[in-house]
Amino acid sequence: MNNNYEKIADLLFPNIDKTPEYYEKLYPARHLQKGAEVTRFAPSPTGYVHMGSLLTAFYDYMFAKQSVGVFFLRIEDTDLERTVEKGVEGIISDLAQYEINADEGVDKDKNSVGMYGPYIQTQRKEIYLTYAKDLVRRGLAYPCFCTKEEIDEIRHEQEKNNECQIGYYGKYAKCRDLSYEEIKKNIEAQKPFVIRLKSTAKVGDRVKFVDKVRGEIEMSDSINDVVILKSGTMLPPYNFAHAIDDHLMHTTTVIRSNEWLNSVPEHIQIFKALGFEQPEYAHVAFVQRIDPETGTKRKISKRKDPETAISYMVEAGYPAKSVHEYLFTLANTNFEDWRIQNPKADMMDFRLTYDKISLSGALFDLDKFNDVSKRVIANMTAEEVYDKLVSWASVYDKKWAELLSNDKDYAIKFLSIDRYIQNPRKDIAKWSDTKDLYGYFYDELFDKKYELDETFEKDTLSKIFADYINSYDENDDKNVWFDKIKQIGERYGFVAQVKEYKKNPTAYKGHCGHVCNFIRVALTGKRTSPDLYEICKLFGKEKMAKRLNDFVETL
RNA sequence: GGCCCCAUGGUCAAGCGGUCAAGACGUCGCCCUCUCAAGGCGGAAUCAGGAGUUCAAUUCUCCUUGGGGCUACCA
Repeated sequence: MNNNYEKIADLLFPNIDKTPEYYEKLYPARHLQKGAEVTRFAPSPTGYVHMGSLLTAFYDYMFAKQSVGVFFLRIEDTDLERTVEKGVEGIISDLAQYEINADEGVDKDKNSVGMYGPYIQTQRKEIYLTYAKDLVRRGLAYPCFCTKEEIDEIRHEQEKNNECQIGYYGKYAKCRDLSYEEIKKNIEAQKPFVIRLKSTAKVGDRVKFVDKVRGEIEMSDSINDVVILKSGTMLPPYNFAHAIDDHLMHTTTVIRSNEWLNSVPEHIQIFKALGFEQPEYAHVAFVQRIDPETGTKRKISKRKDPETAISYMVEAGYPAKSVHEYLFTLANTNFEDWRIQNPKADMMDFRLTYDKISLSGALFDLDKFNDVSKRVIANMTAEEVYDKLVSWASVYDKKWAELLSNDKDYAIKFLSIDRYIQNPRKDIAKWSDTKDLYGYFYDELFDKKYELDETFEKDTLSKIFADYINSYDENDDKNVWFDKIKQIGERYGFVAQVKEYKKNPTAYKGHCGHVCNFIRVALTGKRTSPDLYEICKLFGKEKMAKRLNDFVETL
């Protein structure tokens, strides 16, 4: 019998001459301090990275960083059909944008970096085959020649018979005990085959395991003889690759989304058959969103939700810091409280823990994300804003980048308005907002589309503006400047005190606020703006006069 | 169908047997104010339902319901 397994193994894998021992030696244990976690982000290059996968990557990164462990990136590309062009590049650049940098893995030229590589699964084929051969040799796995149609038939029959489990097992597992001769005949006939692992479980068996975020979980064991090598490519599906790779790469903690929870029993069996120690699992809830069609919550999907793509956020210009800050709020339920206690602290000082990971999936909340981002940007220095804005614009809005770069001092000046005060202005959520918000500082972008209202009268305005320009002195401090405006206003029926006006609105044409707004609209085109005094100062008398005139002309 | 996970306001959530059920985002009102933003103050808004256990359930157990996921030679 034993001898037969040996022969089957050689028949199936004639070219595999290495043994598991070889690889065990090649990838020795890591030397890390006690408690250090080895984590990995293991995406398949099947599309863009979205908020949900970014959160998982963020967990991996943070837990490794905070325990002084290792975080590596592995590309799971064993499904050739779903692999997309530039998939790997996309993943790497998205991660890099948000500064989730792996210690080992794949660099932007798709080279493996690190001692435990290669980190691209299709390049690890020989390793998988070696272990699969060993499993066959030990009688724990076997070739299955059933066709897709036969498998479908089995399922139909099981459904018809109301079997409690669907799958390849028991009397349905026709290829489980094929003799050497039968196998040989099939191989010679060049029948395609898969390799299946013999399940050790019987119907009704239960398994228990501990999940780092969910605690103890019990469920029925997997009785299915799972495929560990696919036909044709002889590449492993996720389950087998996961076991081999995470063992050889010495992963301590597998952090992955909740949809994997059901396959843990299957994974445990694979690890056991291979004689591997089980890593710890942490199954996190996926980020959800409202399906625009059905109005219900569901898992974010690569296919359906392009707007949650990381590349989309990069394009919109959300800074890495904002994304991190928001990711923290999703990652640990106590982060927001911590942030309120420590408003200025570096977010990396927050200690992420498994027990504060929410069990239920959060909805991606754009309102909240924008608020978080506005706060993050409001707390940056003008120089920081300038640098990040320009580097964003130089990719996504070249014209804007050029204007900003032409006169850095000028840009820094207007970005400083309302910034270095007790409660800095919170108006920018993403870099793509800035052109609308601050474009009027440039004649090139000032389109003279004014937000008017019924109080604008040409005669009065031209007088007010003339007086304003005549009396304007750039050396005036804010109080003097404002007093002058009040005086001018009073000359034309605008009371200096807003309260006075509110008490008796019909007695006046308006109040000093209206006068300010005339100037504001003329200068910026907008009814809302940052501190007008600062804007005036920055523009200077000449530029103001020009804009004021231009505006009067349009009335 | 089977199995699994989840369940407090619109959203994120604190709570871990006795609370007037925190807080944040959003929303509404007021104050401040040259506009807006910010800030301050305040309001509306939540324990899915039903059985137990208990002197006492948001909290523990069970059932129902709802949402989500898995049930592939996808990951």
